[in-house]
Amino acid sequence: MDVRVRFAPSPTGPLHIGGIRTALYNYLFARKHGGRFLLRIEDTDQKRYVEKAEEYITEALGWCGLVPDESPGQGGPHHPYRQSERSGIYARYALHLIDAGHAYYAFDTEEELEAWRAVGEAATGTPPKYDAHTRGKLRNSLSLPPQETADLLASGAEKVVRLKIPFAETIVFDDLIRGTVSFSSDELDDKVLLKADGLPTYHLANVVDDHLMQITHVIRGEEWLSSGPLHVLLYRFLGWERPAFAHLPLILNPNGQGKLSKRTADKLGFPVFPLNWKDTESGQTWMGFRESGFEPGALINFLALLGWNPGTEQELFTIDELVEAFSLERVHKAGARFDYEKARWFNQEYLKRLDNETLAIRLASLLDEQGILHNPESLPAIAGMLKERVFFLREMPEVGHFFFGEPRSFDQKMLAQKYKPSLRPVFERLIAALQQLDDFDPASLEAEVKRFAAAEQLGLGAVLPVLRLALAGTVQGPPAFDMMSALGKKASLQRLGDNLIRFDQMLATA
RNA sequence: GGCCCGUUCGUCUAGGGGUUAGGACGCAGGAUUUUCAUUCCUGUAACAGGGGUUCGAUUCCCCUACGGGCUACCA
Repeated sequence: MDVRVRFAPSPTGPLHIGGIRTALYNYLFARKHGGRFLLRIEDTDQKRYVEKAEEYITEALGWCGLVPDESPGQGGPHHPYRQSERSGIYARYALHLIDAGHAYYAFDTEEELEAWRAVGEAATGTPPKYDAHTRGKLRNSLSLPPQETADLLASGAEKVVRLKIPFAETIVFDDLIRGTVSFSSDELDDKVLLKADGLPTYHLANVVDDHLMQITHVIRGEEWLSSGPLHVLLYRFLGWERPAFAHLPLILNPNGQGKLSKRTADKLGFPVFPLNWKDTESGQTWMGFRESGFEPGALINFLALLGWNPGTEQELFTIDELVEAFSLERVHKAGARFDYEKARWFNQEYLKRLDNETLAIRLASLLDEQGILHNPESLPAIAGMLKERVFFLREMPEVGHFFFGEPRSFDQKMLAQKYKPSLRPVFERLIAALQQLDDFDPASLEAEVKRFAAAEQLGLGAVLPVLRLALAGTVQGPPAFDMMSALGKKASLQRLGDNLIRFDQMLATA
């Protein structure tokens, strides 16, 4: 049997990081077993439908490299892949269930049910369920005289189709991650299958489509575990073979309380969405991992390890390595808290592994975007110096600002400590000496500065800090010789000369 | 509240009847580096509690506590 899995989000808003991980595990599982990974849009709730959400889902999956084999966009053998475009097929199965005695029409309006629940809650403390105990007292094709039901149907009265949950039955099923789980049918209620608007609820649509699309493994979040028995019943009543179930642990807030939420994340200053999302109603923009500067590979790597591990000590994986190592058996049962520090660490590791030329190209476009002038030739070297000093590529223009212009400020304390105007002639002689240098590469620079320092009977510790201060405004940062080499002979000597003059002025006014 | 699922360092996790309970992030210290960063080394810190079963439980069972999920004509 060929493995077929699906990622089935609802277009009710931006995809959440937990959704990305669910998609990732589905993707890995499919690839691992040479199967197919499909995207199905579950847009059966027109009230919660959000215009741009599907587009967002597709773009986010694409950015993460989790491109489906079948989807609304590219089609496939089971098209359409949007449930709103499949609305015609669900009613048939609901009718089939009614004929078989597993479902029935219910005519109670939402208002009636609300009132009924309120009364029940007032009496017993908990709202009653629409189930074997109560359906006889409610308005449905099971409780009403057949003629009345027929009349109601003929008159076109509002109705829903509900599943007739069997009485006192234990429903047991195997979960690939959790093992055997069991529920009593008494805890279930007669779920609505077909809504008054004629569209199916999640449960019906999901089961029907998974069957029709020949899904072999349903890999989804733990929030669906409680729906497991309902789905088991549905498959049974429809006479279909059931796909295997695997319920993934949830991603929790860093502070422990609840499912990772955009509110908490926002408060703590990190994203939960793969891409930026602008809420058209509130006008608020939620930050995305992409815009925060994450490499998709780093995000994926981090997410893969949140709830799963390979059983080895390897932590850095390419997507192919993840495919190779992945197995549902090694997925954790307990929820995992989101750790932003570790996500950042993954990103830095990815940056460090990127070659300087690639980095330079991306840094160039970043600089262009910000209107910062740069010398393309020295960019690879600069990127190389900067990549181990930042968590995100986007931090490079800031962290290495002195490569792209004059230092913004000077460390006055270090300046007072390392420089005094009487030293000025010494550094003028150094500039003159460097002026004679033909090769302005780091090694030549180092040799020349060392030779100079020795000749002047100065320690390197007296020369280098001043050089750094004049070059970058700070004593920290990449090796001084590398900085000068990247800046080029003309620019660095010019800057050295100018800033020495400036130092004298600063110390005079201080 | 009811039902379901879970619980190893602060966090992500390995392990599994007898281990110095391993790794990673973070944090701290050290080495290297003219500095910062990187790299390397070292340290820090955990089996939720109580009962069983057992010669022996962190590991198996039960209970409790705690955490999470579900409890809609939402997914």
